[in-house]
Amino acid sequence: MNKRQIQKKKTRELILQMAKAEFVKKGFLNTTTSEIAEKAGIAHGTLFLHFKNKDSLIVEILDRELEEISSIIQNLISRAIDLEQLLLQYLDLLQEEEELFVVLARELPFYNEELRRKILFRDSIIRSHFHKAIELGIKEKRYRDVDVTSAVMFLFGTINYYLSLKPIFLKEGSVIKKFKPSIVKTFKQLLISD
Amino acid sequence: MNKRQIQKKKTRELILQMAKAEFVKKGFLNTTTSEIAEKAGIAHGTLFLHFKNKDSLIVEILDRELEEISSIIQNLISRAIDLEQLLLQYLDLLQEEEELFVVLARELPFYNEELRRKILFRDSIIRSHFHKAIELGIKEKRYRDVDVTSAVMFLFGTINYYLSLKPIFLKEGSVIKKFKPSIVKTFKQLLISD
DNA sequence: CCTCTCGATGAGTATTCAGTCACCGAGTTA
DNA sequence: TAACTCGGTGACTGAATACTCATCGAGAGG
Repeated sequence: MNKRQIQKKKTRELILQMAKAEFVKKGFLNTTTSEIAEKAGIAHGTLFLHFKNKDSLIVEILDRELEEISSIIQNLISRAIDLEQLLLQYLDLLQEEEELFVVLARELPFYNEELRRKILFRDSIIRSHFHKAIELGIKEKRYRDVDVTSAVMFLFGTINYYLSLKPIFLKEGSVIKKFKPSIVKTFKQLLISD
Repeated sequence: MNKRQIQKKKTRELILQMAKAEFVKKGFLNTTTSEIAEKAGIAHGTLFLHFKNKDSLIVEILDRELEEISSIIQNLISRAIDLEQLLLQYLDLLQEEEELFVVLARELPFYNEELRRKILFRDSIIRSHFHKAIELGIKEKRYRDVDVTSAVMFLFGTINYYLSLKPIFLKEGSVIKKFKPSIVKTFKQLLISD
């Protein structure tokens, strides 16, 4: 790679980096391309040399993030840990990238078809792992005979709710951290007889 | 009231009516003041003679709707029905005005402070009734010893999730109607030992 | 060293909207 | 019926914001 190519790649990475920072802070919908350019220290027009439009920039950022998160989840799964451990570690993961997930929880319904499908596809994979883990538990009589799909929806719906309304639940800090124990406890109560 | 006053009131009501129809169909954020004016068959500027700005129009519409819904809920509560009946009737209510609740579930995080507080205040009253009903059940040993706040969050979070992502769950019809049985069943399972 | 390439620039364009205001004319008042 | 009131009009303004393009100049290539 010659000087030009190096600089080009550098600029592109800088845009991605600054864009992610802004998106996480203010949401995708409320971040302007001018702001991103400003933060990256480049001209507004330059951004469009690297990305066809704002949407494709968002798609690329989310693709990277989701890919990374998915692989971490895959990792958790493959270690065949039990449901409680899986849930705890999943919540840890959400907590680490909480700002991003807050934005996703809020804005998902407003994204275009392509983006929504991508996000929900990753989501459905994660859900399916929980689904299987619960099914197994029922089969082995460790869990009560619940409606598995419905139970999974309760879990993901609740998490989504906490994320999307985060500012109501606390001024600062992590909602996931705060409610992790009660989420886990209540979900276990749904699955396990006392 | 003379002719002028009657006409004025008529226009105002027409705006409110058309605005609500558009808001319910396309959401508050995606409805323009021009569209509302057009649907109401008035000039764009006329809208601003009746409402200071778009926000105050939204606030008035939602105030009316929420007031009505609250009074219906109060009515349900006062009849001292059991939790299952309360939940079923609450879901019926959501189902009747489902389009509105879908919009609220999606857009709530984006409303201004005033509007969000109003909506969440009404919401918290409803939640508190469920809260009390569950507490009573626990005290009377009819229900398991669950974390009441957490249980209520599971319920409302799940409902909110179904509403906000409605198009994913079905092409047409009512999400609430479709998932009512599984929501009720799973929530009962959380509360009642088998 | 000369020419060409191409990444970067930023002023400019197009569009979308909320909100304004000078003016109009039907209805009210005296 | 003349003067006045006031609800309604719609072209206009201003702000926000995604995206374009003529131009520049550092670096590549011969």
